[in-house]
Amino acid sequence: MLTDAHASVLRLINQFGPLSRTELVGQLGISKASMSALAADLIDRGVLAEGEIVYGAGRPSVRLELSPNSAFFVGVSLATSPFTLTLTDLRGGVLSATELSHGAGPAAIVAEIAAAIADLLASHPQAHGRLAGIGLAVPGVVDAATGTCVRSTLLDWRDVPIGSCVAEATGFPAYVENDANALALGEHLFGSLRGCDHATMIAVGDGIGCGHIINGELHRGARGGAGEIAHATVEPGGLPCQCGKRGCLDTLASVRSIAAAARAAGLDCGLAALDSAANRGERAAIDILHGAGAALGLAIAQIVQSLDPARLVVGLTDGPVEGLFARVIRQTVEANVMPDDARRLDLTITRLENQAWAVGAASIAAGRGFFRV
Amino acid sequence: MLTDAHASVLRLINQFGPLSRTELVGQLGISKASMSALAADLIDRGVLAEGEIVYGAGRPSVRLELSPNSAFFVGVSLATSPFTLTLTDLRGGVLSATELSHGAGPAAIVAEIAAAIADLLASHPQAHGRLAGIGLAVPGVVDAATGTCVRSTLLDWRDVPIGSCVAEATGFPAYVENDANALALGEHLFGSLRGCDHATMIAVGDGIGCGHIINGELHRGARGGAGEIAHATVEPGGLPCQCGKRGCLDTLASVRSIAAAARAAGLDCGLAALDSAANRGERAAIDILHGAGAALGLAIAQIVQSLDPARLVVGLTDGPVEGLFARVIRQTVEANVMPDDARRLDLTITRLENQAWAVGAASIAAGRGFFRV
DNA sequence: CTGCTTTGGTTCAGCGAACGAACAAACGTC
DNA sequence: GACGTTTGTTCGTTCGCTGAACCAAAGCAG
Repeated sequence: MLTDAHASVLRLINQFGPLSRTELVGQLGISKASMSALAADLIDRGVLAEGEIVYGAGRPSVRLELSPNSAFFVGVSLATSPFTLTLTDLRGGVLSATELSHGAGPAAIVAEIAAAIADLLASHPQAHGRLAGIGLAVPGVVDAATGTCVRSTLLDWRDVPIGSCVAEATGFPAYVENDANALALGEHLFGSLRGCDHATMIAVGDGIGCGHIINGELHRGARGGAGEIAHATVEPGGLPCQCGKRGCLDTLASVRSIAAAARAAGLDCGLAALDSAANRGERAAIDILHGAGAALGLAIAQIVQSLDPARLVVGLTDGPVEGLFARVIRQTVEANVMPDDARRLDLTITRLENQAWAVGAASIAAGRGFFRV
Repeated sequence: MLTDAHASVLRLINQFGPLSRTELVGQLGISKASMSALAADLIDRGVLAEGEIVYGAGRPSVRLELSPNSAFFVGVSLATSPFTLTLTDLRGGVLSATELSHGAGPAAIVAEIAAAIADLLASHPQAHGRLAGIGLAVPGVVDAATGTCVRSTLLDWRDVPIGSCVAEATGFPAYVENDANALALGEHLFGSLRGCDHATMIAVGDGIGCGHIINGELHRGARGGAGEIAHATVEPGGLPCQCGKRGCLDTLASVRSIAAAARAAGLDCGLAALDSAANRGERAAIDILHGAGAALGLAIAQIVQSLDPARLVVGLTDGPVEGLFARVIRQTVEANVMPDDARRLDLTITRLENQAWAVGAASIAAGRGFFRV
């Protein structure tokens, strides 16, 4: 197995790209002797390979790079509709993405995952014997240590040991994580949060999900309930939410709620159409998008004040990333964060592809098996 | 120096009280051989001592306990008025607490600290040669790694390397931390958050401070700005705050703001008096306390939703811990946290003694030098 | 072309922290 | 008093890491 020292080498190379042994020695603070042995070992296992040779004064240095084909990971998203399944390599590259039927119970899902993986292995011979694990992104509260879904309203699950079921059915190690957490880890390892040790990822889709990277690690909270900002109250006494409370962020800023408000106002309910209407000056559209953006911006500002992340990414599954909604989010964050910090927060609003969830799920497996995140 | 293994032994004994070697082996997952050597070493250094002998079946076990007199720490609070300075032992026990003059510039403060420590050592011979470090709790943004205060509006400081100044003037290692963080770490090591790896401490005094313990460690954020909930917006468009924004938590729930609101309503401005007035049914008093409690409760609910702490302690420097203010805080938290989580959050509202800040500061030194927190 | 300098990377003996296994210690029990 | 049980120590070994010496591969000066 890989030691912690091995993992830190892989983390650094994944973060900064190919590095020479000497550069790694400088970053890790270990001796040249140890580094030499570590590199030899990792090359021996096929995880690293010698790449570009850099000429300077003295002996040229050899960059070490990740061998993408040394390990593969399957990611399953139960957070999207339909469920999706991807095969990725050690560098986060996507080799294949398929859809599963939005199946009935856990047993049917497990069977379908097993069948899909068998298909994948048949069509991707390079992955044979090198599938290192399966990651599962589940919408709801998850006990990552035991791989069980404690509670999911969307799936109508309660204490489902989905991890061990998948591991048993497939013969590969399976890891379970909350959907937003999987997304955050995926971005941390391979995406827009790469290398950022204090970051927050917020996904705005039908619902709103949030995952925090703290000190380079996923923050799950005391009972796996961290990041549940969808049901943070942003408007006391506001609209009733399905969770039983009132004025939750979810009732104001989720794509579902925005669409519902648009329908109630007699407007086309797509986010893009709504943004166009707002651009044409339609009052109702402006009000809806403004309300949603202000609510989300306020929630983000509170996160920034409380956690002080270096970077925060908002992923939108729908609508323009430069529209009124996004503009109001930015403005509200800037207006509600202490000036000194606001200038330093790196806030990105980007499009969130459907595939990102499954890639995030796969990165959970990569993180546990290789990068120790 | 102490290794990480040494520190984990000390952490466990500090958390659970005296433990036998065999119990420690079970908790730490190390071998009996290693544990035996570790214990011998720590006893040799005088940090641990053999205590109670427990008889059962087989050979009796010997509980190992912390020797309180093996190390002492000085804590300086620049967050209280006047500044305070305490001497504590390895178990967090307070041997002495003195007041410093609320001095002028950094240089004067450093000189006064050095003088106070010289006095302390003279009057406490048992601490001679065993003073392990000095902790400084500073109101404002702090770079804990370098021991500098980046910015403090209260002290009117900017980039003051107070840590190295104190270290140089006294000859002892000095550690600097934000005041609320120091308080949180103090409670984590020796107080009401002892042994709780996911916890939040909120101090309500003239201002409002907040420190998070995440994964057993202090969470400082990307730039030391974590926990700044005082200036989180809880009432968009509310009263103007000295920070330049509007509707900050500070403008509603700090003791200063409550007193100001009471004065404006023509009431006695002490929190205890206000609570009595509310009990007598005085409308204005009820409104003020209700508004303050609701604002703080809402902010707490948002923290709980985002971070999922196992325990959360609110420390009040003033007023009754069972009064209307506290009641409304509890109610608001319960009403604004998702039901499943609310039942599991351990929320305590307690009195915060002035001395706690300096004890927290001392615990920073204990944490760095001994417990590795 | 030949050595010298500079930097990158490897080899090797040694140290220290961890381990398993065997052993010694100190009780209750029959 | 022999025996089982549990606690704690001792001993030899392994393993990861280290510094120091060494080898390798370039540029560069003469």
